[in-house]
Amino acid sequence: MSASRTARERVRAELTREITDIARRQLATEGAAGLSLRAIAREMGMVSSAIHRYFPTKDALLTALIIDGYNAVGAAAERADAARDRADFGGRWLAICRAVRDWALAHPHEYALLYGSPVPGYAAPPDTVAAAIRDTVVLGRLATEAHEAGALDPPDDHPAAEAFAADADRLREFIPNVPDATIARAVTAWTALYGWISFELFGQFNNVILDRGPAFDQHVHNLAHYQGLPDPRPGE
Amino acid sequence: MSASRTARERVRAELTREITDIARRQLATEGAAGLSLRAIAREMGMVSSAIHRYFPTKDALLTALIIDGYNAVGAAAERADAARDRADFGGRWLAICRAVRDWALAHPHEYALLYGSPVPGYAAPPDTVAAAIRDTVVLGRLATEAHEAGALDPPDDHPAAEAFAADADRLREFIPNVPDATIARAVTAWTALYGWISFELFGQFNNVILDRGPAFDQHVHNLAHYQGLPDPRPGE
DNA sequence: TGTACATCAGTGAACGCGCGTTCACTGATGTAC
DNA sequence: TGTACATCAGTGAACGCGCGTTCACTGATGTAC
Repeated sequence: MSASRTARERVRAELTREITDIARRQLATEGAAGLSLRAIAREMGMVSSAIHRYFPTKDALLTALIIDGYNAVGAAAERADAARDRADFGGRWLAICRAVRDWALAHPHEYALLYGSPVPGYAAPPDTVAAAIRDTVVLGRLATEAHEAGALDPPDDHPAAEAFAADADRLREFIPNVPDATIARAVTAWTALYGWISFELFGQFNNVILDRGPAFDQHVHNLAHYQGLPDPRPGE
Repeated sequence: MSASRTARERVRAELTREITDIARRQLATEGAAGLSLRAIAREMGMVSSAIHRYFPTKDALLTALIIDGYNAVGAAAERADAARDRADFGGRWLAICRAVRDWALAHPHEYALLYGSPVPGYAAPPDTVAAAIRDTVVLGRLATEAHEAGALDPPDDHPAAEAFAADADRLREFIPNVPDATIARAVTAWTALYGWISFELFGQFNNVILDRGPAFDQHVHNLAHYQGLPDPRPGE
């Protein structure tokens, strides 16, 4: 019967979820290298080999965590973007950046898993890609919409180098309908956003930048101005 | 006798060096988590406990590697800077950025050790700090000198937020004699530089940005324009 | 509605591995007189 | 220059730990007729 069938499946889904939850908690205290299937089994009151019924291998569990993580940042970025007026391009940029940073601060080890040093010996399978680009898609769409609305007015209108044209074409998948220079600026802002967050989380700001929230806002405003985004509407 | 005394000491220094060399090579293949004192001893033909005569603990070895790493990037940045005409501020910026990236590409796992996810359970002792800031000092000095020479002409002259003032004061240790807005721009460029390199090394550019050298130059030029640095002199 | 069979979850033991660190020791190298 | 002593490097055995994965198994849950 399909009702009872889903009963078993529901338990399975629940336990699978419990495993990833515990794994995430382990990640938070031990880091990716300290992730241990045996420890998870122990915490669940299971024998260690039972985990393999749910994740055939440790890498499979890692992959699930990575996909979940990318989806979580992506969803946070999407929500932040959606909460702003479509035409408030500066406000959307600010909101997205803050959402990504807030998520990272709340889940530092998951962030490290996604954007930090690769886990040695682990190769991300191709099915992580769709999740991995969600946040980037949000940023790209913002740039395109701002450009199409004529709201992008960069103070520096240097054209992009010809050598960048091929990559610009590839990037146009995410940022359609804009000139190369706009793409170049977006990439610079994109790497700068994550560069900041990584520095903040990985300890490079220790004893140097202490008032992190305001400093981050300053950084994000800098990047907004650089891209030619308008100031956020009042009520930000 | 001091001559024979140095004989023993010379051997000791040599073996210490050999240990860190092997450790660096291990780092390159296994990553920081795979660093193993026993494996190092094995490769040296020593019994595993002998390593502890040179590094009392694994963390001590890690610390040595980290300090060496920071010094290596720092020295590369210093050399690149020194090779340019003092007044060629744009050229110096480009050269420093390229030197840091080149070093990172040549030593990806060491870069990850310095700028990637922190090694879980390891806390960097304070004696790493002096080495850690060498590259930053080079960048800060460039900004100050460019400003003092009147060569900084940023297209966007938005002032920095007041909330950034306290951190700007702290940062003035590295970038003296410049207004807050210049410091803010320098910090944005600084994080953007390393953000790019981390993205490139940690796999975020896979299938997206392929022609990395030109794209990086574009990024660095963007950041130069943003900061108001002049174009590099011909013969770059 | 009841029975025969198939699927699946979890067990427990085992394999084979590697790790950092301690400790008492031997023997060589360096030092002081 | 030679001897007595102190320092130091390296040995080998051991402690105690944790890990991922395989495998034959039991017993419960679900399915088909």
